[in-house]
Amino acid sequence: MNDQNKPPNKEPSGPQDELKKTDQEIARKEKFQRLILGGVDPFPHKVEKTHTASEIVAQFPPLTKEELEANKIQVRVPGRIVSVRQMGRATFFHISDGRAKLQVYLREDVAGPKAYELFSLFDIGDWIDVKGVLFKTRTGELTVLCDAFTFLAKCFHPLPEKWHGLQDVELRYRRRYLDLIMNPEVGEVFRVRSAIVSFIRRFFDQRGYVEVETPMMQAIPGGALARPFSTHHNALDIDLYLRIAPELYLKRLVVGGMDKVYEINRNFRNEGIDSEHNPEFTMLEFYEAYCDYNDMMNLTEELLCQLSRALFGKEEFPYGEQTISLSRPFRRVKFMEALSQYSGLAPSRFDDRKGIIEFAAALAPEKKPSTFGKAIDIIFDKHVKPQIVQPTFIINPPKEVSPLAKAAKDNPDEAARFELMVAGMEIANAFSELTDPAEQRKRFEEQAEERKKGDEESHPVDMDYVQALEYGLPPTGGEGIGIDRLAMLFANRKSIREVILFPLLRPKE
RNA sequence: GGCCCGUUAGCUCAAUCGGUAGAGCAGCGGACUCUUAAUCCGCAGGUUGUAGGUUCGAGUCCUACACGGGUCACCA
Repeated sequence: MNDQNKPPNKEPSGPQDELKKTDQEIARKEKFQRLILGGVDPFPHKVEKTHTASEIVAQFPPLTKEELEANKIQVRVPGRIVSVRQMGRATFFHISDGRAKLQVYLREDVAGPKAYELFSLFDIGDWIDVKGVLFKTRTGELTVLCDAFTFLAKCFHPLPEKWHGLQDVELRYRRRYLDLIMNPEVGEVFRVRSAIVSFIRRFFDQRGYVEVETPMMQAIPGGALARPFSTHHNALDIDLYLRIAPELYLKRLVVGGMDKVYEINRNFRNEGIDSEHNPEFTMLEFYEAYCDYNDMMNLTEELLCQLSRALFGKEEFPYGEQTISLSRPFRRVKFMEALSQYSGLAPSRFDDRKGIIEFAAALAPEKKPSTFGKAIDIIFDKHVKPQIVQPTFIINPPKEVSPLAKAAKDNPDEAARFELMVAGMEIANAFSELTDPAEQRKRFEEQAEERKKGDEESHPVDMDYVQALEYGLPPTGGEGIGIDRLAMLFANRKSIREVILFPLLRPKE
């Protein structure tokens, strides 16, 4: 920020909204002012630390009491004060760096009466930089015997209760920083998420894939069937859409000869919000030339199996009440077989298209299924999806709901496509990419017909993409994997909001 | 968007049939130099989400609204 953009000078040193302050907030502000009067720098620039709390907790506990006494290990460690136990002229407190807690022992006769008095101006929640020697208490807890400390930052609000933490889910999402301070397992979830993403990058990088970034703002929002967010570019005076998928751009790159590409980035879909859907979500998409969807299945198994090993050291892990096993090979079952198996409808009944539409209409009358494709989607969602716990490739769904996929080799009505279901969630979706420009154009036109009939989620016509195909897309396998759902799976969370740091909420007040 | 549930002190939760809104933690004052949910004594802290209504009297019953959660619809 340059100086001209700065807001007019306000008092920088305190919480906003003076009127609403509680007695505790007033007390904290007063202590802060007394610290400043005592010559303390209220906003220091830098900490010359020797360790973080996590590093100390990871490194030194194996040393015995005697070894610690002999070695006199000097440390200087910053952290947030998370608990205080004061006993006259001595005080124990814990500091935290967000991951690990470290105990500090402050004695008046060690730190000096002046410093000891100064510490009474610190509150739970304040940041402090502690200097001292490591030792072990009578109960064996590794502790810093503090001889000096520095003020780092004031916490002007009282923290939530130490024993129960912060429970209110709304507050947890709106003030995720409080959630992270109070609930250490939350930080762990996002470390798992980060580990997943970096593992995926390594996995594809090692296989010669190139990570690319394609437009988030698109004139034609293609690559999936969903309603987009729209926006406007002023200088060009054009309407644009936030992308619902990167697919068509990634395949343009394969046309250009980038034969292995992947992208991990945000997609935006203007749809409902629930425990599996956030309007912005993160998608991995990857495309490999000369491959078909069978190769993608093998690659997916390898990725997930290795990912499980990297995270847990094994191929099994808990999800809710279940134990998920990612051992290869995953079950593969044809869409129509899964449909009749789980719905209890005999395979022959699916020859009666009208009858199936009526069956689906009875299952979900609000949806008013008009086509066979929509009808079997309903039956799939109601009967099949919730029952699949262990990883299962649902292969060769009907072609009509797959406008960007090749037809299956042995059946022109089926798509060369699979969806990977785990724990009732759709984790991945892949197909042998449609490479025939004339066929692609025809499929777009069919979708355009659907749109005219009022289907807002039909695929828009993208003639520029057809033109790209006319330059020749080699046989290509492509896949999308929902990163948020993967994170839910591996972090054992039932809501997508638990794996998105700042899920979309309605603004308050 | 429909339906169900929730919203009480900074936080976590109580409050019986509609009858003076309580506790623990956190805070403030005091005691205490190995505590760890420290302990002990005392004190303070509330427009019960918002706006109406019923009633002698509403945290409690009714209506509307706000926000959140669940579920259904839509979707990945």
